[in-house]
Amino acid sequence: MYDLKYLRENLDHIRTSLGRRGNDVPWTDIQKLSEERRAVTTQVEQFRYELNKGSEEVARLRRAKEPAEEAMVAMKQLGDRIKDAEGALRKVEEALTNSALRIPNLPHASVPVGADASENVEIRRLGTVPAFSSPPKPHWEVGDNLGILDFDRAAKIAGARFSVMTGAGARLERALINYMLDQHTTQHGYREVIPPFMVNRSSMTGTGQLPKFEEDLFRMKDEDYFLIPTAEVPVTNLHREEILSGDCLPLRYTAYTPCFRREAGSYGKDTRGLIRLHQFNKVELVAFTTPDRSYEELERLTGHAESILQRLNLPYRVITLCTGDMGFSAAKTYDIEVWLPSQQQYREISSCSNFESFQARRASIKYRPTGGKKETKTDFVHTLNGSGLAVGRTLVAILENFQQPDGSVEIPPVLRPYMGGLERIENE
RNA sequence: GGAGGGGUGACGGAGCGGCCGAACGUGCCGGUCUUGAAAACCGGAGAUGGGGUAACCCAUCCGCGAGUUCAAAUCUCGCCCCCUCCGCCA
Repeated sequence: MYDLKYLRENLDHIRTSLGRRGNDVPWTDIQKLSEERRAVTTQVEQFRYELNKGSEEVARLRRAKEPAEEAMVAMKQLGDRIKDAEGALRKVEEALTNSALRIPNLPHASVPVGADASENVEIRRLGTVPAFSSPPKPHWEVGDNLGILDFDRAAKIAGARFSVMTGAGARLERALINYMLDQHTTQHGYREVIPPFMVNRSSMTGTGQLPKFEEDLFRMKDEDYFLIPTAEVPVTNLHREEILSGDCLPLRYTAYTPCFRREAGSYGKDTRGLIRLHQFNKVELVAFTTPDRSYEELERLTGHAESILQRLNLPYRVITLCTGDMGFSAAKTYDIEVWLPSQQQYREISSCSNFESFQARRASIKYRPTGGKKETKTDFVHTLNGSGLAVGRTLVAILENFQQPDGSVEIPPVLRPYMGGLERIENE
């Protein structure tokens, strides 16, 4: 979200730049409320000024043992007017903030303009798509045949869009988590975090899930807690309402967490298998940088996510999301898509975004530049994050790409140390 | 869950209802001194919002929110968080 002042002064510019992205923003209300806020603020401050002066006068009179009743009565009346004006100001600010929080981020100039996913732009394609002599099976069949995935029992104990992994399947999931975390912490310079898997309303607002997307979240019944839809939320909010020292930037964190999503609008999509679940595991990468280095950081971070796929020998491509397909909070997003042989298409396995100062403004995450003498003024950091990677979907890609004619699945060499040396998963 | 204690600036820690954005110490920045550094001494420094081309002016901020009062860091109430003890518990 924008500073209310910046918003007032640049409303037309913001509106024009957002184009279609700003369609459901109540622009007229915002304009009216912005002006109103300024007027009422000035009024309140004028009153307070008079009150302060009057109170000082009362103090002076009393010290001088002079009668102060008249001044006190006048100040009493002024106090009532202030109360009214402040009440009006609070209402205006509340309404304005609520609307302003629903304005999406401005896309970066390098983002291709487009209406929907069909206008995303592929920028590179790596790895070799495997050839199969007979049609490759979908991962749920591969997993079922091996006895490592059990969707029937998942449905029994929880419901649709849940999974149960057992035996070598569970171990493979765990191996992936550990492998990813180890890579990011020892090779890419991230600090590992285990955050809460539930967060409060302020955190959800800080990263942009609220107020607009409450229906996508699982919420506790008796407490105002939400299950995290991604580790981005707790990890970015680590530094909410903080002023970071410029020389500690960039800060890079990685976190494994389960993720919980309602998937409210996706009935009928990806109903089988592990692709779209209410609960899935993900290893996340989060970075805080200075504004001048955030796009450099986006490339870096995307590269870190890609490196996992490269080491697993999984074929993938990277696309730039066009303006119409980007999320609410992002300024620029790269999606990494892995090849799924059973679907004969690339599917998202990671989404890496630069949010610029969008989240930092909402969550008030600033830094104080260091180096120059006078550069003590604070500025908002830029925040970034990306999946590194979605664990369940990585497991899907392994089951599908490395399935063998005999029904077994070959384990990528880098994971074998994490699997007790196991080279392939066979029916037990 | 029960009983008690506490939340003040980067940190530690004061603060009779008025002259308190807040003593003092540490840390930080600049300067003097020094070949350099340390020490010592001098000086400076917060955030948010409103106005102004600017210098600058104004308002707000002592966990959060209400209230009492001409006036609240200071009094009252509610909430949140932290600590100690008891209970329960992985």
